[in-house]
Amino acid sequence: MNATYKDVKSDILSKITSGHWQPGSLIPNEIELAEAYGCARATVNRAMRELADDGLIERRRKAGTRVRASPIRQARFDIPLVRREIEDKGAEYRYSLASRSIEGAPDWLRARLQLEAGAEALHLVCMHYADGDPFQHEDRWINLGALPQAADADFTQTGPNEWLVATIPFSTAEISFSATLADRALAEYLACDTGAPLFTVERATWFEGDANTFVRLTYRPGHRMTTRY
Amino acid sequence: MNATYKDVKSDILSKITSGHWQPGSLIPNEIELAEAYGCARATVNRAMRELADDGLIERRRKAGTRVRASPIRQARFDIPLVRREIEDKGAEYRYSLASRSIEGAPDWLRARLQLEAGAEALHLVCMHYADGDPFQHEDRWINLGALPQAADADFTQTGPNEWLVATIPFSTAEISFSATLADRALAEYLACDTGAPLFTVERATWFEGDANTFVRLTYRPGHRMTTRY
DNA sequence: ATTCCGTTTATGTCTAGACTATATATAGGG
DNA sequence: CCCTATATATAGTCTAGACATAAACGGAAT
Repeated sequence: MNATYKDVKSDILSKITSGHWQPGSLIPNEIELAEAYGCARATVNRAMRELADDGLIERRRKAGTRVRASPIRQARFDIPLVRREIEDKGAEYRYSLASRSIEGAPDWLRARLQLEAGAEALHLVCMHYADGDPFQHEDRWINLGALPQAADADFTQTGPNEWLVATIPFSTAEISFSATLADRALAEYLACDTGAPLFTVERATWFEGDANTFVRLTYRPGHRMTTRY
Repeated sequence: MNATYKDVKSDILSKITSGHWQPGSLIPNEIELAEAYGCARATVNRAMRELADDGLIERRRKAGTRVRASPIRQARFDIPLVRREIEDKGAEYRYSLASRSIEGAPDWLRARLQLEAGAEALHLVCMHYADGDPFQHEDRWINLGALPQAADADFTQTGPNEWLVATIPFSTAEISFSATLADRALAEYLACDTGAPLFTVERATWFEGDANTFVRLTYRPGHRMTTRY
């Protein structure tokens, strides 16, 4: 009696995982469950809403709530700043700026960020080290049309990511993971063989409709991105 | 007046993104906001709770609510069944089983899944095609200690993933992304050059404490996993 | 100063009840 | 038989008020 929403949630969850409520089947409505658990309907509602957010059940007005036939498996990854990623491993973080230039945005970048012809961008190449060993190579483009003050920022001591986080409070982003091959330049930066397979994260971010940056982060060989759910 | 929780949420969000409420700063408490928006405290609470879940604000009893100094950037990926992934692209899905055998679990697998010495596993190698072209290579191990009925299942027509989803209602999982090199065998399966960089997803799943399967999914060259947030 | 303990305050949760929105089912009309 | 209104079941949300809980604060005893 007097169950909390967490009680209700975990009880429903166990009914699903144990197979007591089969995938695809309809589960009792909120009023019945509230009576069964001896709590208010709002409490059951919160429990079920969270289960729906987690992808375990599917809810539709009038149609009721069903156990998902194939639960949506979704993984959540935290994308930390490299500095934190390295320091959380207990390693010492070091940063260095390899090159800096202002260029007209190349075609592929203009396409990717929907920039106008003739847009100027600040192009930075940086390295992040863990205990002195190469950890991540950063190839960054900052749209000077949206962020002209980037041209005056000093990126020799701290990375552009930290500057951006401090400058832009929040933004929407598109992120994508892939595998690339180490070319001569990358191999040298990351102290690995040419031809090594490298894990790559690309991220483009927008702030209030304007693209402000695109970055390609390439990790040292063997890097894994892991999560549990 | 009479704002909904979505109104409140988006208004708070815009105050943050516009920089009106600076990162690290304290924002008004629920009672004040409820008065300001002309709604109940529970409504403000829900809006703020969701923003906290999204990693934008940080809440502590008594201390109040602050805009996160560096918003936790988290990406959410849906991990669909390959069949859906392919069909959602509008391509025709085809499956084939390349090999099937029952083996003692090798050491690396025992370590990864915490299996006892002498554990037996069903080892399957499968291919998934999109419009006839190789799309994904699947190297799967099923723990026969936990799932003995897998030995009798027919995997010639449908993939083990679909069988597992139907057999095990829900499970916890560890998932990890990395980049690997195509060896001779993989190159042949995926019709690519040896030495090509390939995007790889590994997933181990447990059901009620027992490991039940480990799978390595290797995508055709050039594959990207993308999301927005 | 340092430790401990009560007070205060903001968030966290619950309740009973009401109203809304939406998808389904059903009955009626062409 | 099909299309369209209408009824109805269910989830979605809001409210006012209450109590619970964690954490910060301040003062008292050490």
